[in-house]
Amino acid sequence: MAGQVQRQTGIALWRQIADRIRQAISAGAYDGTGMVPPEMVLAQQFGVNRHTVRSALAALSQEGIVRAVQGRGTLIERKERLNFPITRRTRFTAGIGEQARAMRGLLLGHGEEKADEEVARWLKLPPGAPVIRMETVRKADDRPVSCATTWFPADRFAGMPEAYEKAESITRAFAELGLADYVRATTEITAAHAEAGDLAALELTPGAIVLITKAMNTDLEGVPVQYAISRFAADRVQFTIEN
Amino acid sequence: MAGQVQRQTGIALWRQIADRIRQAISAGAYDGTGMVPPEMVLAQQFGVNRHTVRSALAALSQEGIVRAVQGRGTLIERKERLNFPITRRTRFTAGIGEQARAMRGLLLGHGEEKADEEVARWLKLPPGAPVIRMETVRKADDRPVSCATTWFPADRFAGMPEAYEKAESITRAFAELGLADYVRATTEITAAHAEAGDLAALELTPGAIVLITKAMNTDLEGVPVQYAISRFAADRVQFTIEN
DNA sequence: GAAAATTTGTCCGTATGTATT
DNA sequence: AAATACATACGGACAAATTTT
Repeated sequence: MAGQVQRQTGIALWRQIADRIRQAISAGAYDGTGMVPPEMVLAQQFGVNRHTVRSALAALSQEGIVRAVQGRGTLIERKERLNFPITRRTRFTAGIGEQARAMRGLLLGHGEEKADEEVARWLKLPPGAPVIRMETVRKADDRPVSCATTWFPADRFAGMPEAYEKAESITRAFAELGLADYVRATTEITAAHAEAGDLAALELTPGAIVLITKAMNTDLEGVPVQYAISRFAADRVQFTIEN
Repeated sequence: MAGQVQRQTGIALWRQIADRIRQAISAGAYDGTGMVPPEMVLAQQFGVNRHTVRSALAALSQEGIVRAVQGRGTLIERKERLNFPITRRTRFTAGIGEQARAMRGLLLGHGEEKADEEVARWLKLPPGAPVIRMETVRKADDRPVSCATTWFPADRFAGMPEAYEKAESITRAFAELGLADYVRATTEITAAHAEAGDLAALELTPGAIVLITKAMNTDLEGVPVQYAISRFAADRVQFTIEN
């Protein structure tokens, strides 16, 4: 883990160091011992005072990534990433397979509204057309993985929020509303820092990264049935695209 | 642009605001006027003092993204975010089309080495097989977009570094070495904070996010010809997957 | 063209956070 | 634990340039 930290960039040194250690952990840099190097060693590596390293480790401890034990050192509590294949048949629940036991989708809120320019464009509706909006969070074994804002054409899927709340899955909710199958048409992927609302929903700490997907699903005739903006906790997932 | 900024996270408010405005610009939020809202309006939106907004705009001005004119407002100079379609025929240089004038790939370094476990698995070679490694940075109109570490089977593409240095493109370098066509087989996408080396190569500041792709290309017979780990400056790009 | 309103630029001072010693 | 230095953030006031009335 070479390279010094930089000062006066708007990012506190303790945060830069926390980010670097978090990354090193997920890259498996300390797999040999299962521990982070001693604070004095880290301080020397990064060229900072030991107090600053302690601030960084305190933040990581708060996130549950490490656990400091007096007299022994700072132990790593490791977690694996879930893999999400993005294909024509992308499903949230399936595809996870043996990576987690239980996948659940929870409805945080919903409402009917008029499609703004962006939603209308993706759903191929006239601007102002009625749409159902849902706010959801999805969990793997009770660990939050992503939260999403998703829209459906209101005339076709009026009962969506109730169906989703019962089924805890878009696929099963669609089935209940008479749509037996659907396909992923387009996915856009970006990344950014998580906003306040998502931090809470995903149980993240400030500064955490989210992978953002904008995705559109259609029925088998190619008619858009869903547009969703999903935010995935970046350190818990990866996407794969098979061509 | 909803969502307040967060205090005492180790990330300065001006930095959070700069990131949000940069993102809003690249999303086309201010396309109507070609200008950022007045400082006082932004200050109210984010719930901070005008001086803090000014710090954020000063950073964006430094990056060349906006230009402030006394009495008029803050003009948008450059919209970032290039779109990279990820398809079976993913190319870095092409696909960009009219988004930038000149796409160049620069060779930072190279060498021959033995494939480690990961590289061998992706290239479907026996571990320890000789491979060519190249470190590259790719620029759109002289602005760095991504940097990559990429491996090729050494027996088949011994002249790769020299060919790439001359052609400034993987596609053209392959062509020169007798491989007329190739296809993208698999892409993995994650996100993380940029590491020190990449910060420098991509002209980013600490705390910046990179989208990381691990990609494997094959020839038309399905034989792996390249494995690459690329880091894209997250606020300059987005990926799209069309199914 | 003149006056008013808007918007960015600069200065002062104070309080708090960050990092070192 | 305490003292020091610097960065960050706020609040107010006014100047300078531009646009609107």
